[in-house]
Amino acid sequence: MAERKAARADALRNREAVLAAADELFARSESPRGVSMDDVAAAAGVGKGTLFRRFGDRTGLIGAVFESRIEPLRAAVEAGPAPLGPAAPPRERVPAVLDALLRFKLDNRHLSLALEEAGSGSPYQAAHYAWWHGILRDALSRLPGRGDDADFTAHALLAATRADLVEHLAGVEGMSPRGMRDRLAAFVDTVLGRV
Amino acid sequence: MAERKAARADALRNREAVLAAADELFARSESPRGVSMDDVAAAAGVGKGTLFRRFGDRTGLIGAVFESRIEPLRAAVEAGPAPLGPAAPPRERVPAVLDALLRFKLDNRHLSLALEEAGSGSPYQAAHYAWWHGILRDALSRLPGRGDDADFTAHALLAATRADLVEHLAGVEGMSPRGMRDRLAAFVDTVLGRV
DNA sequence: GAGAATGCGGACCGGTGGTCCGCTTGGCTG
DNA sequence: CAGCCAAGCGGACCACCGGTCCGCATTCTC
Repeated sequence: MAERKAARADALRNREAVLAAADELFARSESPRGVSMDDVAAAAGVGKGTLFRRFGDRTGLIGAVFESRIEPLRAAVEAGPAPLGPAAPPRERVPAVLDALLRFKLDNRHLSLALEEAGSGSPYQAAHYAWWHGILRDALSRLPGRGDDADFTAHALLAATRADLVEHLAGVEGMSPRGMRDRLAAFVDTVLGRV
Repeated sequence: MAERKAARADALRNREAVLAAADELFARSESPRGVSMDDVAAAAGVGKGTLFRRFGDRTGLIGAVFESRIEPLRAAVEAGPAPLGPAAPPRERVPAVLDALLRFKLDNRHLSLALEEAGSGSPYQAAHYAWWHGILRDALSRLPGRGDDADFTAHALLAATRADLVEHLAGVEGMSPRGMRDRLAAFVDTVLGRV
């Protein structure tokens, strides 16, 4: 859609300042809950009203920050080359997509955590989730012999990459990123059937 | 451990009243977040101070309610007969335990949801989780050819039964309890290797 | 029945997400 | 450059939450 009006310059500046400040605050903080909207507003040098008018509510802000981070990966999956893109054969694409998603969550642990507990506390309400699930479901349904289960299998595979699980494995259990990626890959192989 | 003193009669009565009130409030409410500690205190006909002295904090209260509900299942898994109990062969016990756990969450959707988002928002901090994970890990490690992956596999299987996923499938996707149990069983079979 | 200890309850507190409205600022117009 | 108007701003303000605290009522003991 075309924009209705030319946006004011300061509005744009503020938007960027808020995104940058929120990104950094979430990255630094131990828990997403330790970052309040007041904190973000203060760090961005902006009033609270501005923040809420721009992003609606806390969930909207987190969603916007997350979106700005994950956009490249999303584009690669949506229209990039194999193995992530749509041209890749499903048996290769599914593990590739899951590994890429896990890598992203490892690189953006706190932000991913924040996103998944935003919005009534359920990741399943984020538009984001439905998109990834759709990608996986479609790929899985193209695999031989698993028509009906594609939907649930996609959910189950995504559940194995949830941000709080990643956080738990990396934190409490001290698992390395490499180790986690290997475990996930092995698990996915088991589910898809080793070849 | 033996109790240090005889508990006062009114204290016991209040404890029961609070557990019953909380159980009902969580069951009724749409989201666990809609139930405040004031609500519970009011519904139980008890002061807020009582509530916090008894249970420490919100997480403690939810944990106590949950524990009182799940205790029978826990006992069955810990010391009951096959297929849930420890005597069952792992290949049968793992699916049986997961199905029982899923059934419990289906029967106690809101309470399970409340528990899993209590305590910093991560289910992995609940003592409860570590226990189930231990059961599954041990059973899996007794299966041939999957030594190292037992830990991660246990996490991944449990992730497929998470309360918010159950809630999403039952609510938004309109999946029936029977359907969900069948899907989970099929998924578990795939992971363990069909026989 | 008296005394001590145990438990009770609700006023109170700091902090949160979210709203509101008087004022500032930026951009168009002549 | 001056003037105008609306888009945008900011922070005081609000309702509510989890959690604390302490004067007071209840229960148990002898």
